[in-house]
Amino acid sequence: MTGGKRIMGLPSIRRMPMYYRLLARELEAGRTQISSAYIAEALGMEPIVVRKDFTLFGIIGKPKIGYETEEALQVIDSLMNSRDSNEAFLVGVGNLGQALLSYRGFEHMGLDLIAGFDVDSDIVGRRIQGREIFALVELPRLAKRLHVKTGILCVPEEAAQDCADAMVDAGIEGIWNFAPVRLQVPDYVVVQNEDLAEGLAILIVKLNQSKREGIQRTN
Amino acid sequence: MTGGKRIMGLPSIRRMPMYYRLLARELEAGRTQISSAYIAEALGMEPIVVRKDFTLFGIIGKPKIGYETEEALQVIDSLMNSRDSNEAFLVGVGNLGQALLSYRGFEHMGLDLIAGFDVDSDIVGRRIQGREIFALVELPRLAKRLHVKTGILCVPEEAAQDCADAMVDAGIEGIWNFAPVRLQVPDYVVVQNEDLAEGLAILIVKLNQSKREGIQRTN
DNA sequence: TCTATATCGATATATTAATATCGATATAGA
DNA sequence: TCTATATCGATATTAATATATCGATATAGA
Ligand SMILES: NC(=O)c1ccc[n+]([C@@H]2O[C@H](COP(=O)([O-])OP(=O)(O)OC[C@H]3O[C@@H](n4cnc5c(N)ncnc54)[C@H](O)[C@@H]3O)[C@@H](O)[C@H]2O)c1
Ligand SMILES: NC(=O)c1ccc[n+]([C@@H]2O[C@H](COP(=O)([O-])OP(=O)(O)OC[C@H]3O[C@@H](n4cnc5c(N)ncnc54)[C@H](O)[C@@H]3O)[C@@H](O)[C@H]2O)c1
Repeated sequence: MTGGKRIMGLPSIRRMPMYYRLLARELEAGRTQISSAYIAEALGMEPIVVRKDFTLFGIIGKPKIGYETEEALQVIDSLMNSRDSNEAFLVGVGNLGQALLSYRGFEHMGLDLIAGFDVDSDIVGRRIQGREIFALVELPRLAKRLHVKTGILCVPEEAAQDCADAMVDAGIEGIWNFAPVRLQVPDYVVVQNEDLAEGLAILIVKLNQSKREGIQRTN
Repeated sequence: MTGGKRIMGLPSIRRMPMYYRLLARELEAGRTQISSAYIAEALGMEPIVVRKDFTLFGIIGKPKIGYETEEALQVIDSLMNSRDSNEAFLVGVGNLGQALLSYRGFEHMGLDLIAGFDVDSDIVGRRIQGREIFALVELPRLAKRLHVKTGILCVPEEAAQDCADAMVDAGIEGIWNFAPVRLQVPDYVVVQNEDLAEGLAILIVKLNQSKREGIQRTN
């Protein structure tokens, strides 16, 4: 029983995409080795945090040298892409849903959006970035046929719980939820709530503080 | 010098929008008093966290009763709306920018989007939800005339730093940045980076873990 | 009026995350 | 070959956050 399970905390996991993008860019630019100090400088953080995270991720470096860029990249990649399939559906192709469907930045983060679903007949049948939009009633059939287990939920608040139920019935086991609603789902389903207003609140409160005191804190 | 400055931690600030929405809904539904236990249940959290946050926010409750819903709502509202003006500009009216411009959910969170800016002549001149899209070159003039000090940045990675520079030159002091780039700005400017991939990474890692172990952790 | 109880809020503790310290080591350069 | 040094990574410390404990109190109901 060697090496008791390293457990990554949520803050470390949150930093993975940032590391990934930097490492990819630096490798592209020909930097084959990279130190924690360099990474920290580029990302506006402390070197010790980088080293601790990398240790947790299982990336090992060499004294005097740093980390192998490609190896580090591959380790992080493998942490995000170790499922059978990254294919996912998006439910609710409105303003936000269209933006997410169009976006290519999640492809290397373990999420490959392959289709959209909606109830609006004006939208159903259209394509966005090559991804077809289906009627919501098609969801169970297609989810089962394509073995899709992950979904993004982008419908209005009122429809969110019903849609989540439909997704779970269709076999979805992971939901990235953009509606400001706490979904009720079975225990085996993982829900990640994305509340954009959280970040906004931080900005606003900091602005209020700096207006009042002429001070900002970092991050 | 009574009451040494209560300092709110970032986690408490992040929870403000969630409290706000619940309180508004419950007040609407006629619930004039509300307990920490009720709030916690509705939001899937612990009552003690609610009480601690509310104490920090300056919301005081009564034993046996709980909190006055309206008073609590007003306190949180005042924390988010205490600036001279909530008016803000959005720079980069592409897929994501259009979604944010269309969205009404930030109006009570201290952000009132009044116009968009872009360099694409196909977009400039159009209106989204009544908000006009101007050419980016108009930004300095309009920001100064309307005393707008807050901006959302939604341009591609490559353009982000240049746009941020332009915003700062125009007098913007708070930037909500959706581009996955660490912006260089003067000390007095507050930047809040929004990296959607962070939440995605958490979902993906949890899915990987639950696939492998049949276990999920909460949140 | 008096008593029982739900709930807050102050204080204490535990957990988690960030930061500091420092020895070990792989390389570069003498 | 040997030495100096940059860097990692293990351990220790500190700070931030979450959770527990429990007395105080305002109300409901006897
Ligand atoms: N737009 C934003 O910037 C933004 C920001 C933060 C949060 N959100 C949240 O994201 C969600 C979507 O926002 P939006 O602005 O894209 O709304 P929207 O109204 O533009 O789009 C919603 C889409 O969902 C579809 N829909 C409605 N009921 C459905 C159902 N039962 N099944 C399938 N599809 C259904 C509609 O046809 C529409 O296409 C909302 O919950 C909103 O609160 C949006
Ligand atoms: N779309 C998403 O779902 C999503 C998700 C996460 C992050 N992001 C980030 O948000 C940003 C915008 O993404 P998008 O999908 O909306 O891109 P997009 O290409 O659809 O839109 C970008 C817009 O910015 C405009 N623009 C380009 N250069 C400009 C400049 N110098 N000044 C003003 N406007 C300029 C373009 O004309 C375009 O309208 C990107 O940095 C992206 O990484 C997007």
